[in-house]
Amino acid sequence: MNTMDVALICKALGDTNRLQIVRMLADGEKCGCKLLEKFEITQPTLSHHMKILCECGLVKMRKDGKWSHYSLHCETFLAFQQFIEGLSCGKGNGGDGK
Amino acid sequence: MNTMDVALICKALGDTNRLQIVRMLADGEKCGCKLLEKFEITQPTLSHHMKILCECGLVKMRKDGKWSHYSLHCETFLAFQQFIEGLSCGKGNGGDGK
DNA sequence: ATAACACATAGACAAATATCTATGTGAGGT
DNA sequence: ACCTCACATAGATATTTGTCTATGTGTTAT
Repeated sequence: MNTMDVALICKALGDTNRLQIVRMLADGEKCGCKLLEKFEITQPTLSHHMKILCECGLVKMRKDGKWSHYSLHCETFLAFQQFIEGLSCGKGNGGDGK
Repeated sequence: MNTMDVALICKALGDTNRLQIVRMLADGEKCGCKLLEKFEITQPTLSHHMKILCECGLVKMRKDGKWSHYSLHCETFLAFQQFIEGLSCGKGNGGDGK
């Protein structure tokens, strides 16, 4: 996962609504209409946010009749987590041969 | 660490230049002039990015004569990492007692 | 067929953002 | 005193972004 992918994901998570959506999806798959209930935004705005979350790879969609079910895309999400975890806090600059 | 704090940090990391700056700082403290060499941006632009990184708490600054030395602010950074790590990938919804 | 529901798309718009040039500030060196 | 260096601030500007209203699309129910 390269820097631009991570930046795209971070940008996606940089909106309070989208971050809360991700938190809700971390708790399990949800349909759009269920998500919409929790926010004070219109349906097109939610649709816009979901598109951004899907395009950066963080979220995937499953169509079921007239419903869209969203969930975290584990592969991308885990790679993102690993990237963040992999950043040390400047304390290790002495043992890595730099 | 609440949702808005995390969103602010993510927004800060949502810019390719800033993300690379953080990666460089994860490798150890650096002064502004050293950072500037690595990017194709002007000095005021770097100054602007550093301000954003400091304001969200991710980076701290140490003045030394005419130099500004930047490094990751471990406390905030670790809290952020824990927040991200704490998000499961929808697989644990059944075994974690929720 | 018609209506209702879930969602996407298009277009508009105000606010935020990344970048620049120009200039100010403060520390060191000559 | 003067200049240079490292950095900050101010102001301008083009682009991006979050949100809305209006409308289109596809599915389900009556």
